[in-house]
Amino acid sequence: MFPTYANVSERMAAPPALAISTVIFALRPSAVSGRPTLWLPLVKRIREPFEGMWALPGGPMTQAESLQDAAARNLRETTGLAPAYLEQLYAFGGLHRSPSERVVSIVYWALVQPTEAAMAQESANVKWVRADATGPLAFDHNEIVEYALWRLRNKMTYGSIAYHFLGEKFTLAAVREVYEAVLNRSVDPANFRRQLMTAPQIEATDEYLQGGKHRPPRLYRYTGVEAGGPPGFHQLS
Amino acid sequence: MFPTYANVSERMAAPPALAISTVIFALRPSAVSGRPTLWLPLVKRIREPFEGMWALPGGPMTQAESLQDAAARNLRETTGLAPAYLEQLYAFGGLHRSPSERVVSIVYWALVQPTEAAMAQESANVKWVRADATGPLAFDHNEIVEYALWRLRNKMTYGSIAYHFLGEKFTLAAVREVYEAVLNRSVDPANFRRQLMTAPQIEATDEYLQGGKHRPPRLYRYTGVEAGGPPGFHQLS
DNA sequence: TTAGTTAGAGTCAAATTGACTGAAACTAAT
DNA sequence: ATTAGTTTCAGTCAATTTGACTCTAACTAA
Repeated sequence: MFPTYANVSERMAAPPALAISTVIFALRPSAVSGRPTLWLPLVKRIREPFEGMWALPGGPMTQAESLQDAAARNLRETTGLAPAYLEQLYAFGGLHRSPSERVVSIVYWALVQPTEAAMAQESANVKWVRADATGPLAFDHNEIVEYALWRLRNKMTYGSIAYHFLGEKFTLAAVREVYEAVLNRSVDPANFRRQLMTAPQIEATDEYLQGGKHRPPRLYRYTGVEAGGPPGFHQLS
Repeated sequence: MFPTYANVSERMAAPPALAISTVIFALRPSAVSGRPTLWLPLVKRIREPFEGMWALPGGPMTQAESLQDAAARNLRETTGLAPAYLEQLYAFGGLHRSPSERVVSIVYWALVQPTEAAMAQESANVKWVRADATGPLAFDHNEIVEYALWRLRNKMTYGSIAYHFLGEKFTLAAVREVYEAVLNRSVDPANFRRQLMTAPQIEATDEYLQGGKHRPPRLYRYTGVEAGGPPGFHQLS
C-alpha cells in the first residue's frame, strides 16, 4: 500500500527525481507608468537541458529538510531572498517535463516586500521580468508561471495576501495599488477604502507618511492571521 | 540548478520515496438522521509500518504515468472507484511522516457520485467512515483528511464543485443537501433556490423526479465548466 | 496666493441577502 | 373522498452591501 521498500528489488527501477522550484512575486514600479506592477526573478540555466535559457529558481531535493524548508533554503541560495510569504503552489509531474529524466517538481510561490526585492540584484545569471511577459522559459515553467498568476489573483480577490507585498505599515493607497497591479484593473479609491475600513484586521496607526507631494496619508497595520491552510504551514518572518 | 544528474555520484545518497494517496469524499445517508453526510473510504494496512491500522488509499509512484494518472489508477486498483472529480490536494513532505524512510506523498482528493460510491464495497480491508470521525489513522493521514475537509468547504462556498457529488440530473434540494452536509449547517431552501436560479450554469430540464412522497421536484442539469486550475488538469468522466 | 493633487468622509440609487409568507402539488392516513 | 402533512416554488420586505459619485480638508509646487 505505502512504499516501505523492505528490499531494493521491490523499488521501481528508476524513481522520479524530486525537485523544488519557486515563483517569486514582487511589486516593482513600471518603467513606463511608474505605477507598481508584478515582477518575478529568473535565473539562467548553466547546464543542459535548456542551458542558457531562463528558468524559475530551483534545485533538487535534499534529504534532511521539509519541503517548505527546502524551498526557503534554495531561494536564499539562488536569489538571496527570504520572502515574507511562502506557500506550496502545486506538484508538477507530467511525464515529459524534462527531456532527459523524469522529474517531479514541487513548486512554491512567494511574495516579497519591496525592500527585500531590492536585495535580489540583477546579474548575468539573475534578471527580473514582468510577470505577464516572461518570454520563453525552460521546461514547463511558462505554464507554471501562468498557474501561479491565476492562483495569486484568485487568492487576492478572496483572502488577505495583499499585505504580504507590503511592509509592516502601509497606506491604504498602497494596498489599493497592490490590488490594481495584481488584478490588472483600476479600483475606486473611496469604495476600496470603505471596504478595508470595515475589515477588523486593519488597524490605524497614529503615524502619517511624510515626504509625499500631497496630503500625507495615514499609515495602517495588518493584524490578521492566515486561517486554515495545510498542516505544517506557518508564516515566516 | 535543476536536477539533471550527469552522473550518479552527483545524486544525493537516498532520494525521498514518492507516493500517491487520495482522500475520497462521497455523500451517504446518515445512519441516524437519514440526511446525507460526508463519508470517505479507508483501507487497512497489510504491512509495517502501521500494519493493521486504517489509512488513505495510496501507493508508490511508478515510472510511466503522470501524477493525475497515477492517482486515478491507484484509486481504481485499491477501491474500484473511478471518481468524477479528481484534483491534487497537496504534497506532504515532512521529515518524519513515515517512521522508517523519508516519503513525500502527493495527495489527491476526489468526489464520487452516490451510484459510484456504492461500488466500493466494504470488506475486511475497506471501510467507509464519516469524514468528521475517522478515528486514528496511519502516518499523518488524520492531518491530511483535516486539510482536505478544509479545502472542500472552502471550494464549496466559492466554486461549483457541489455538482460533482451528484449525477447528471438532480433536484435543487439535492444540491442544497450537498451544501448542508459539507458546510454542516442548514440553508434556507427558498433563498438557496433563488441563488441557484440566477446562476447561468444551472439548466432546467422538463423532467420531474417521480416516486417521492410529496410534490415531484423538477430536475436540473449543470452546464458549466471548471475555469482555471493547474495545467494538465482535465475533468475525467 | 493660487492651482493641482491626494486623503478621506459622505450621499444615493441599485443590487444582493436573510427572514419570512403563501399557494400549488403531491402522498398517506383517515 | 376528505383531510392532514410535507415539499416545491414564487413572491414580499426590510436590512445590508455595492458602485458611482460628490465634496471638503490637507498638503505641495508654481
